[in-house]
Amino acid sequence: MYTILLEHIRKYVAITDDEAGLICSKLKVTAIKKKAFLLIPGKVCKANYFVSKGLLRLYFINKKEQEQITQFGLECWWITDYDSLDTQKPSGFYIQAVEDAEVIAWTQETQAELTHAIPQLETYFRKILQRAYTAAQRRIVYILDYTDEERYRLFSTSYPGFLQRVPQYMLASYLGFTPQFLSKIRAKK
Amino acid sequence: MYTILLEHIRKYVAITDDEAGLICSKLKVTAIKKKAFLLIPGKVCKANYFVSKGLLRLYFINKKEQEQITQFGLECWWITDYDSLDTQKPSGFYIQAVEDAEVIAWTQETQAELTHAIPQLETYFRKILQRAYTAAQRRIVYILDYTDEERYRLFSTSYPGFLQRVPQYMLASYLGFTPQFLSKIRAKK
DNA sequence: CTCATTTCTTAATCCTGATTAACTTTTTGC
DNA sequence: GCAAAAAGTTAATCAGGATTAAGAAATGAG
Repeated sequence: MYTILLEHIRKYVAITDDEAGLICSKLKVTAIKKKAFLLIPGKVCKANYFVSKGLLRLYFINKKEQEQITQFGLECWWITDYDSLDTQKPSGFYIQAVEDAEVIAWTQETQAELTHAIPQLETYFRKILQRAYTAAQRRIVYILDYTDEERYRLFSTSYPGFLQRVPQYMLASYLGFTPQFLSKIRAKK
Repeated sequence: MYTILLEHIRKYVAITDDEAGLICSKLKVTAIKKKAFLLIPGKVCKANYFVSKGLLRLYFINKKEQEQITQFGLECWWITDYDSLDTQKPSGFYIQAVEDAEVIAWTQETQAELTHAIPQLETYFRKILQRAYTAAQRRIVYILDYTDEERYRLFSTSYPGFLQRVPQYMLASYLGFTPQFLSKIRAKK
């Protein structure tokens, strides 16, 4: 089902039904099973992935040999390693399904073909990126201004439903601390 | 002098000399003195600023009542509070000149007028934002994977020239620790 | 040139969250 | 349904940086 992507695009730019048809004709939906990978280190990232169903995570192995999650990809989020996608160099990241999921792969060829035919898509991606960049900046602000405990409490009140969908150790990793510490602050109250 | 902006645009997209002329006709260069502000909290951010000369900083006052720098803006970087610019809500940030500087203000009206006439500008900004987003992601990776001391050493070997241009307390703020700690690790070797 | 302000340094103490390790509970695969 | 693996808990010890406070050095304005 591409409807979810088309609806998302139409939240940002106006496209005709013909244009929508063209977009669909160039895309395919890929199902990925829980724990399957879309990208592993050493490989070049081949697409920007629109999550139409389920939940993915982007992570790398840090200096302490532990998984460090940098991003989750929920429904209607784009997830990719832009650095690898742009430079065509091998990635250092994993992209993995946390739940059974479906993604729409948007390759560089898709980008070239479709933005040529539908210039508004360039605007769509500019707006999406501006939103993503703003979110990344806000995340940096939170990291700099709040303690780990404060960030956990903020996160869990802001996204209570999300807590049910990920193991605690993944949330701890995303927030930048250890599962033990998360247990400790959960026990406190 | 707009040449520096035109050159920057031409690194990403092709524009004709006529288009370049149109761009220049809509813009003006603003000089700002060291310590002067382009934005203060409570005001709506009015433009995206291209730094054509000098050095700016983006910062906010954190919960401990201290200046927290989130970004520096060197020559050829764009600097703004995208959140405020996009939503037209009051900003929580300061944008201030660290050295005497010159900026080219790119307002929402400029954006509307010029991207209508020159669609490649949409591509230019998409690419700029993709680069900025990638840099923000990389910064998050560094924060999560390195200690404060490691990040200082990495930064000072990566950008030795930049160290001469900012007071140490500003670098400490940007890197997320105290000036005292910076003194301490500098003394170590 | 001089005084005032800004920036930088040093050191003692304190706090947040990491590490280690053992154990419990839950989930998964066959 | 059961064994094995994965996920979560608890507690003791440890480390990286913050805080506080005082003084030294550099910069700037008149």
